[in-house]
Amino acid sequence: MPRKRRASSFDVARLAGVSRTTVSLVLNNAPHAHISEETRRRVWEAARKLQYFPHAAARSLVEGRTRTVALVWHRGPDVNYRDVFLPGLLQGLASALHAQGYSLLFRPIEPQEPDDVVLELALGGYADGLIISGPKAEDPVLAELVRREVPVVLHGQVPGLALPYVDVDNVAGAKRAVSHLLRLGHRRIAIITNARPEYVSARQRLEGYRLALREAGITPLPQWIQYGDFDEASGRKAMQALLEVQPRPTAVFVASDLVALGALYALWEAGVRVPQDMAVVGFDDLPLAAYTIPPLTTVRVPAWDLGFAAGQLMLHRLQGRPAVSQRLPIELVVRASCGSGSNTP
Amino acid sequence: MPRKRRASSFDVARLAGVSRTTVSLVLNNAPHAHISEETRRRVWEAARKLQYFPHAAARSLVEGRTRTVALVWHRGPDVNYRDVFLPGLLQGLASALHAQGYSLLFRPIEPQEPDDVVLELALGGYADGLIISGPKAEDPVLAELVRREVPVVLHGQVPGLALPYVDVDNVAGAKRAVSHLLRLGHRRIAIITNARPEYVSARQRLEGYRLALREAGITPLPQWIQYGDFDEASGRKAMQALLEVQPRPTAVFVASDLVALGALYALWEAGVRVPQDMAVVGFDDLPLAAYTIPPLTTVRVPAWDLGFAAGQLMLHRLQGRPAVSQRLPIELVVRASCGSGSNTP
DNA sequence: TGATTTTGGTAACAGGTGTTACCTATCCCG
DNA sequence: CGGGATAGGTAACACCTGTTACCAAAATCA
Repeated sequence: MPRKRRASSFDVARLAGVSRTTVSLVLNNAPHAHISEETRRRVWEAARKLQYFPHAAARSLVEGRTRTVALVWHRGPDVNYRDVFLPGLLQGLASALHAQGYSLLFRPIEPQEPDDVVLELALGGYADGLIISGPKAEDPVLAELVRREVPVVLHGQVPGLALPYVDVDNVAGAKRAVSHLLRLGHRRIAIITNARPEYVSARQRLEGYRLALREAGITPLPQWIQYGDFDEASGRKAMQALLEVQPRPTAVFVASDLVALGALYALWEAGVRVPQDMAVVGFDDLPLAAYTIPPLTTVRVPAWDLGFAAGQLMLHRLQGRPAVSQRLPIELVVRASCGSGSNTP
Repeated sequence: MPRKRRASSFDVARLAGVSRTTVSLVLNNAPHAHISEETRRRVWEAARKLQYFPHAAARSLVEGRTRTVALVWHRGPDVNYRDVFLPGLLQGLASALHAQGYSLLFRPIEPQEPDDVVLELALGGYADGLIISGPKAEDPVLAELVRREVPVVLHGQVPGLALPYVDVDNVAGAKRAVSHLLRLGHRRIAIITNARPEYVSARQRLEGYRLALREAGITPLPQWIQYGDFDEASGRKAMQALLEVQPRPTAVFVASDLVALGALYALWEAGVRVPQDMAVVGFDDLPLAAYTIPPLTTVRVPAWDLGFAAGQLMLHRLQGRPAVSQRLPIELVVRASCGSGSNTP
């Protein structure tokens, strides 16, 4: 006959023949408790037999914390783009949290949802801290969270906000990609950004592009700079525009793999060979990048590591240790689309 | 000066000049409570002013439920494959849950983690119910969960288990894809499965393939049947094998878009034109399918809808309503790789 | 021996909420 | 005017845990 009710610490105490206090002391390894080995053994045995797990709500009520961290996932115009990173980010985050016994609450926020819902996560005792992905500078909720001293870690930077964040080093990544093209001998190098210039990451990647060219003594023509908008369609359109530029650039740095996919498609449509007639480098290293035609040279964004770093940052913050923002290093993955590197995945 | 402590219902009561009980009755819209309009107004006003949210732990302690559902995400050999669906699934699930005031806990399980961790989610009061993705038939945890009467909904079927599940109609989807190729005049149609035959979904999609051919009076040659293994590399290899078959098939149904990506790559390497020399149809409709070269005709798997359905199933189960398994319908998305349909995304 | 420490353990409280049983006016109706 | 119903509201309990303060007995020390 199945036991339907869960076991409480009282049940464990009774089975072990001790008080409930003793059960708690033993199971939590209380440091200053004097309990005989024999008693400890009996308590553990009873807990195991009853499959006892402390009730999360009761524990969090008495401890004043939930041992839970929420990932606040803003849905915006860049939905499909950011969704690609969600699995890696989530699992890295969960990995960091679980290592310390914390749980992970996932909270997507639709654009029309009221501000309260984010506040409720913290003030309603659903989570001890909030990891906020896709934050916006003008968001009044962020200010309110700061005012209420809610522990917050941002995924993605917000200029002018003193909140700790994790992000990839966009400038260095873009510079690395463009430097690679320069080293291969290209001089007319265009860029298609990942997003419109309102976005911090787009500006940073553009800056990396400029930096690399400046070091090589090259001043980019205005027509070389095209703006993507997260998706493949925007990349296709931007590339079509670039193909009209005279003299035609010999290489393009596309600051997003999804946008690059559209760009590759436009080149295929136009019968322009990659990399012979046009070299292409992407950004993100999505799994699909290894199997585009031709395989895409790209800058790796370590989604899992970002999640893990965000989790660690939050744990530090919750434990009163110093929490310093992290800008993770990048790495160039060389494949065939740039003209160096192997032609097979 | 920032208020650091959160407001409790007691604070609201004091500000509104009523008792704590009245606050609770008003805020929860208790059906049989006689409270004057004026008092209600004062309570709501006070709650708003104090930004009061009921403490989740206290509430769940007294109500005996958490209003939380956990998604148990098993990491297995098909990691990359299933990860692609995670964002859609999660957001559909969250959408269904939030509509009823439920929260979503995300719990990835690494292969080496002990069985307890899943049990703890339910018995430790972390969640009222478990949505289990990537379940295995022989998993002893599933049996234990059933024994303890823990509400469970499976994402993906497990033969021989009487648990409610949500899944896509694999047989019908595969049949639809192959029928489309038949209608275009193909007779020598091969298949590359999404996974090895141990996997239920692989067997079901293969069955759909056979069904469609049988209806057309065609008996597939054994060499037409190749097994993929979730990733692009397996698709490339399988396609290379198919290219050796004489007479060469004129069309392939690849039961996974990722595997199809590898297959397209192999065709490109071999200089075989798609769709002129070989028609290709995929399965999943990943976002990238619209931008492969050429764009991939494929069977759409509605990840968001699956998540939403799983959420609703769970809510029904938790509310004592009948919870019946769902096999969601599929839809063929016609693009260029099959030879009918437009050549542009 | 008497005083002090150590060992092994427990009683009792706090934490915030939902709900039940109960209470007191006021109103309605015969 | 009496009695019952109703409106408006409250005191008190239960939910389960971690922790503090405390106690009794045994061991140690002066």
